Amino acid sequence: MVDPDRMREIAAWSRGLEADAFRRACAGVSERHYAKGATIIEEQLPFDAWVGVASGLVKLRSLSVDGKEVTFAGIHAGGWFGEGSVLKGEKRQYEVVALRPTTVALLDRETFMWLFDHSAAFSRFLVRQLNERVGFFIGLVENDRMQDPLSRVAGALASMMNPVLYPDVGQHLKITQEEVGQLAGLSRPVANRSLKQLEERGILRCEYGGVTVSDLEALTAL
DNA sequence: ACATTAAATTCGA
DNA sequence: TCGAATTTAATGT
Repeated sequence: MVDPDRMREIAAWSRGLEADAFRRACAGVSERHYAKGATIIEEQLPFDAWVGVASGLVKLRSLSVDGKEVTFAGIHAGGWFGEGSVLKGEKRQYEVVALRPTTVALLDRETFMWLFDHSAAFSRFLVRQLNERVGFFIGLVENDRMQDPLSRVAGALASMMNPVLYPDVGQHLKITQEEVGQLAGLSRPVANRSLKQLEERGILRCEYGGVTVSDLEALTAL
């Protein structure tokens, strides 16, 4: 249970809900806090909730075919994920780890399904998000072939700037170069070099504790 | 790995 | 509560 103002703050999708649906959504959400490095969800465990990042940053990682751990997504404040597992009622195919102190919001499966069945606004939002997800995974497969750090960094940043997945996202992203490295699977020095290259191309600006992206199109294209 | 700089925190008034 | 001093965090090389 979370109060309405807090709900609107942490879940952009709740703002357009019908009054009754919004009330139920608030009742079905709870928040939890995790320390840096904590595992929020273990792989293969059934975890019956849709997860939103209220503040902080998490990474999703799974085991690739050859047994290596691969981070395939970073989710920051405003992002909601795991709808696939909830819809299908299946086990998590990935592990979720906090990269910094993080507060997550959990929408229980029962409420999720009720909203899906009874709220047109919620369903529309979900379809939109799932469709965006498809695009994301297609991009992943293509990008994963490319091993160059520049593409990896660009991909990690672009996915976090996606305006559909992050309705409230602006041009600025609060993320350290260390965290960029962790998301892109690179050492911090390499992440630093890649970020500077992107800055030289005029795609973004590096700042203390974050980046400001001025050309999201170009970033996505990489 | 190290030097530099920015930010957050502490502390004395 | 203000600002200087100190400590911690992030960056650049």
